[in-house]
Amino acid sequence: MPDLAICAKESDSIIMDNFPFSLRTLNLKVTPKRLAILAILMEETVYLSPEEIWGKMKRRFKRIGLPTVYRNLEELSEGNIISKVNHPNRKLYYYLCKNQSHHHHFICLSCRKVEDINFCAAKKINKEVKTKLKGKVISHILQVNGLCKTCSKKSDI
Amino acid sequence: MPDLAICAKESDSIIMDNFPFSLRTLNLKVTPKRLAILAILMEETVYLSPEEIWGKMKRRFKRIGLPTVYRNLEELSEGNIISKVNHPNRKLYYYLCKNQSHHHHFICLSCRKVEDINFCAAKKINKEVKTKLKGKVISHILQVNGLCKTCSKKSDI
DNA sequence: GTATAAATAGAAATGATTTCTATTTAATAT
DNA sequence: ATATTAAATAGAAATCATTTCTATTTATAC
Repeated sequence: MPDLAICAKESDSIIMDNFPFSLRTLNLKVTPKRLAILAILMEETVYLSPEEIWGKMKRRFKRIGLPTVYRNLEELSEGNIISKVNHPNRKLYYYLCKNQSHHHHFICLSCRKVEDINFCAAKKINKEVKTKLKGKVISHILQVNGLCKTCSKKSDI
Repeated sequence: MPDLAICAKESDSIIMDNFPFSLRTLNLKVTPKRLAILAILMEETVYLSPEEIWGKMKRRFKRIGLPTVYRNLEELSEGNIISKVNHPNRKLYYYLCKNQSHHHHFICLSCRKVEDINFCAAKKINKEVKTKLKGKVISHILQVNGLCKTCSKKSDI
């Protein structure tokens, strides 16, 4: 995995080799910090808080503000490049999903690992809402909270 | 629907006629304010914010603190007497569900009405997590956000 | 290069939610 | 009934994640 931050000045195509989505189509400029945030998330298998991402950013950038991290995470999330995790503790976490098809997440409340659930009730939900409630679905949240294989074996949780 | 607040000094059975659950089994005392919060939610078909509930409480009680409302809502929610609504705006809302069987909610982002979705993916989810991920499900959130029949007809949304 | 619109830093503000302590009250035992 | 005690509450204050603000910097298009 190349250091994407140092690619910032190069052509978009290099970036696109690694990210199957385009910042340009979202009208987002390709900045070193934006790429670094993506790179950090690409390398992770767990969801991270904005503050944790900021901590990692500070290792690379002398000057990096927490609002920058928040702003970028929100923009990337709105562009469906990364996903928000609705943690029961009410804090926001973010995760870059490598699986492009629509699916849902199983999040481990202990180690924070995110695993894909290849199951989606969207069709049934849309049908139910359309036929019975005559309403219009804008979004649906399906998130499964629990303990992953490893964590469920530990007794101290 | 009787004024439950004035029943506070009476026997629990009167209260239980109206609420198909017991505060006692949750080790919660039957206080006038707790009952009033329940009564407010019982009368509503939309989800309310803690502050809105506080506003209604102030009509009846000269002295009522917002932390009391928050504390009660959290306790009642933990006891599964009321449900939390995960609004996209990240604020907490509460709703007293009259339907006792497990189901999910369709929430209208415009008028806040809550409607039941008689569909639950729990079985499939549990099977998926158990067999494929070898993990343990603690909870699942399925919430459908959208516009209800009435609101989806309005053009100004 | 130059223009310009977007992105950023850093400080400050926001605001929902929680904590704290003294006081009051409901539940229980007498 | 009354005393006891553990829970609930008021009100003020604190917390803290998140957002806003303004001046400065930077990516991008020309």
